[in-house]
Parts: sequence; structure tokens; C-alpha cells
Amino acid sequence: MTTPRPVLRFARQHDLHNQTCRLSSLCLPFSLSSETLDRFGVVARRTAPLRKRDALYVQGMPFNSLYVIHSGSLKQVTTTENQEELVTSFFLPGEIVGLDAIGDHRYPGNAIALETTTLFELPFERLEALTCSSPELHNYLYQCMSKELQNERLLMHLLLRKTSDVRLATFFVAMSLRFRRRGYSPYCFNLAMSRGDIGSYLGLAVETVSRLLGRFQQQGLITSRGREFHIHDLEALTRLADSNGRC
Amino acid sequence: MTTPRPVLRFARQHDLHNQTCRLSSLCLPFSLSSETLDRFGVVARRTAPLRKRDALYVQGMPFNSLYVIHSGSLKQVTTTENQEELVTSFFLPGEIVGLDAIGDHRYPGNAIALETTTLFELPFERLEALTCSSPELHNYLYQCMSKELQNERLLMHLLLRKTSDVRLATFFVAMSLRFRRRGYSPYCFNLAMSRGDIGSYLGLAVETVSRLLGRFQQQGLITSRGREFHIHDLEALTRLADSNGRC
DNA sequence: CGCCTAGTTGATGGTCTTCAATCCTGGTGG
DNA sequence: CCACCAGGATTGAAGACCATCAACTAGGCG
Repeated sequence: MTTPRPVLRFARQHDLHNQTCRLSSLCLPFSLSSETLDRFGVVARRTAPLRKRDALYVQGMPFNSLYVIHSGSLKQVTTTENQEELVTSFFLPGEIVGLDAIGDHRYPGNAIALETTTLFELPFERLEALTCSSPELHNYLYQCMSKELQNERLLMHLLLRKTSDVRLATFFVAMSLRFRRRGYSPYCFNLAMSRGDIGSYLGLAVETVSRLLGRFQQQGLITSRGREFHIHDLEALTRLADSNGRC
Repeated sequence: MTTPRPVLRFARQHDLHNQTCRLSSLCLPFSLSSETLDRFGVVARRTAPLRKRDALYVQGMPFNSLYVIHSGSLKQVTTTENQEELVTSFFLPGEIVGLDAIGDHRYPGNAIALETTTLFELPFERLEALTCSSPELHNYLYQCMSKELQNERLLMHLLLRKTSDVRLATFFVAMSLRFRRRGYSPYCFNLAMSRGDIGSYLGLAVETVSRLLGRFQQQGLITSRGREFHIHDLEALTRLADSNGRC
């Protein structure tokens, strides 16, 4: 296991407005007024791309910035007191990384690039300074956090009671939704994480994930070739995810 | 099953400063400047007490206010599309209720009083109006949410991989910590929720919870009489919670 | 071409759910 | 005040499900 190294070099801040535009198309589900967006844009800095296995931040590092993924994807891995490594979240393009670090002023895990990944950095101090003058922005952050909170909470309690096949179906439905929400195809996508990562995230053994993928293919729900997934019957998958795995 | 009814009558707003003081002792782990506190106090309204099984809000109701528990306790129960009822959280004195509703503008479950419960209401609009003039307050809310997020995330992924005894141990350690943090005894407390509620929260069958409680008592970790719990060996309990239930 | 990691497949055992029966407890009414 | 009742809590037995161990295959990078 290679020790992750933080990569925090910054690109030059030319072409800022262009970046802002991209940011808006990726990150913002709500309509913010253009002046708010501009402010957001001023705050955002483009970071140098991460290569696969690079760490954006490591566990325990002081919290300074949120990040928005421009392209690529990350996983967050938390090491428990017990020296177990748990994958606690995945981040896809347009999603905000680091919201769970605000409370402790420290990042709660290692953020590892699953592939070549580019990001915008949002220094939190500057964000805070802006919230007064841009209540919309402030609201936006609240809503992001609250939604994530609600999501996690529901997901957790769903997963805890569910059989492995329902868990994996839930995972695919959620991924599909996340891709759709960001304007990508909800039926065909690459997941850069390994089977082990998925297993860790869902609380399943690698072998179980593998077996389930096989079964899902037999049932015509999906096809998987390596890390590329096609969803053939999203409705059936959703039904499975919504079914109460245990009677 | 009785249908819960929202109880939202307000007490008169006399004695506000006194309530503010209580609020500060209950809710705020950080030191806020006294003028911020006063503002917080002005925002807080005391609600009429809820009786056992009363609902503070019901699932889907438009979000208007956060609440701080003054005395008593609540559970939040979410009904899934599948008509399953899941206990998604418990709230103890001093804790903030409703943070997961900000994102959707709707409460994500029924908040049910587990016993006679009194609350302070914090109308969100008024809170928002204050955050500009009181950045500390604003910060405080961010931190509350972020912490909850991190907690949930970690808890979820711990629980997913853990055996039932480790889950229950984790639950007790967490409860003990929450009581301690609010100035109550971490070794002896009442949990007003039923075994069924605990099971639902942890993703375990009632019977499993019951059996585990029996085992924990045999092992001298705790004693339970009805809903009163004594923790005899918090250290061992913590060790158990931190142990990797599955090898 | 060969190593190393990721992924697949098979067999076995432990853990927890489920179903069922019984016990306890608190609240109610006679 | 006591008997009764209903819901909560406990205990037991059986079976499903998944983790684990192990062997093996596939694929990527030097």
C-alpha cells in the first residue's frame, strides 16, 4: 500500500470566468443569480490534476477548502481506531467534497483519486466571507449539507436491514441517479472504483459483490465489462432496491 | 398504530432571557459571545410540551423551524416507499432537531416524542436573517450539520461491517457520550425508546437486541432494568465497539 | 514474458432473522 | 386495591444468508 501524498499545487487563475461557467453547469442544481455565480467563480481556484491514487487530502489534515470535482472521481477512505480502512463515500463530477470536514476542522479520511481527476478548490474562509453578501450561496451550502445528511441517514438505515442484492441494487440506482442529475447517461457509465471499494462502501465482501454482479447479469438487469456498466432494466433494479430484502 | 398529530401550540414568550440561559447550557458546546446568544434567545420560542407519542412534525410537512430539545427525547421515523417504518435518529436534550429537513424544505420523517418533551423552536427564516450579523451562529450551524454528517457516515460504515454485539456496544458508547456531553451521567441513564426502536435504528431484530442485552449483563458490561441502563464497564464496551466484529 | 493485483468461483461455518410461545409491566376498570 | 389486559420483552428452535478460506483466472504494467 503506497502512502498517499497530498497534491495541492494550483493552476494559474487565468480564464476564471470560463471556469465559473463550467462550474455552474456541473455543480449547481438550483438557479443562482449571475452575480452570485460570479462571486462563486472568484472564490473557485482550479487545482492541478490528480493522478490515479493521488490524495487530495489525508485524514487529520486541517480543513481549509471544499472542492468541486470537475472531471474524474474520488473515494474517501477513513481509517478507524482499529486500523480498518473503510470507504465512506464516492464523489463524482459536479459534487462537493469536504462537507463532512467543516465540523472538526479536519478531514475525516483520505480523499483518493480513482482516476485522473481535476477539481476546483473553494477556500472555506473566502466562502464564509461571501455568505453575508450572498445569502443564496449560503443557502445553497446549507441545502447541500442537509441533503447529504438526509441521504446518508436514509441510506444507512436502508442498507442495515437489507440483503446484499438489495444493497447492490440500491447502489446502482443511486449511481444512475447521480449521473443523470449531472447530465450524463444514467444507463451507461464507468465506475472507476474496484469491486473491493464497492464492497467496503456497502459493507459486503468482495466475493459477494462479484457473485451478485454475475447474478444481475444472468437476470438481465445489467451487463458489466470490467468497470464499465450498462443498466438494462433500471425499473426492475429500482423495484429490487425498494423491495424489503428481508421479509 | 395511532396516527400522529402535530402539536405546535406556543407558550407565551415571557421570561425569554431565562430561557436563553437554559438554552446556552443545554445546546451550545462552543462559547458564543453573549450578544450572539441573546440574538439566539430572541429567535427561540418555547413550544408547549409534547406528550408521549405526540408528533412534533410529520413526514412531508413543509420545513419551517429547527428545534432544540429542552427536556425529554424524540425519535424520527421515516416511512419508505415500501411502507417500512425506520427509526432514523434519536434526539436527546440539547440536541438540534430538523437539520436534515433544510435541503428538501420538508421534514423527512415523523418526529415522535418518546416521553413528555419540551422544546425550543427556532424559526429558520429568522435564523437566516441573523446569520449575517452573527457569523458565529452561522458557523455554529455549519458545524452541527457537518458533525452530524460525519457521524452518520462513519457510523453507517462501521455498522454495516459489524456484528450485532459490536453495533449495540457502539450504540451504548455513543449514547453515553451524548449524555456526558450534555452534562448528564454517562454511566446511568434512561432510554425512553423501546427495544424495537433500538433494533430498527441499528438494523437488528428486536429479539437480537434482547438477547444481546442479556449477554451484556451476564458479561458484567451493563445492567438494564426496563429502560434504565447502568454502564458498569464503559472501557470494555468501548473496546468491543472498536473491535472489528468480523475478523 | 512474468509478476502482481483485481476479479471470479466453490465449499463451509457462524450469525442473525424468523416464527412461535411465554413472560413481564404498566395502565385501566371493576 | 386488585384483577385484568395489551403491548413490550424475553427465550427457544430452525433455517437463510453471507463472510471466510482457498484455489484459480484474467488483466495490466514493467
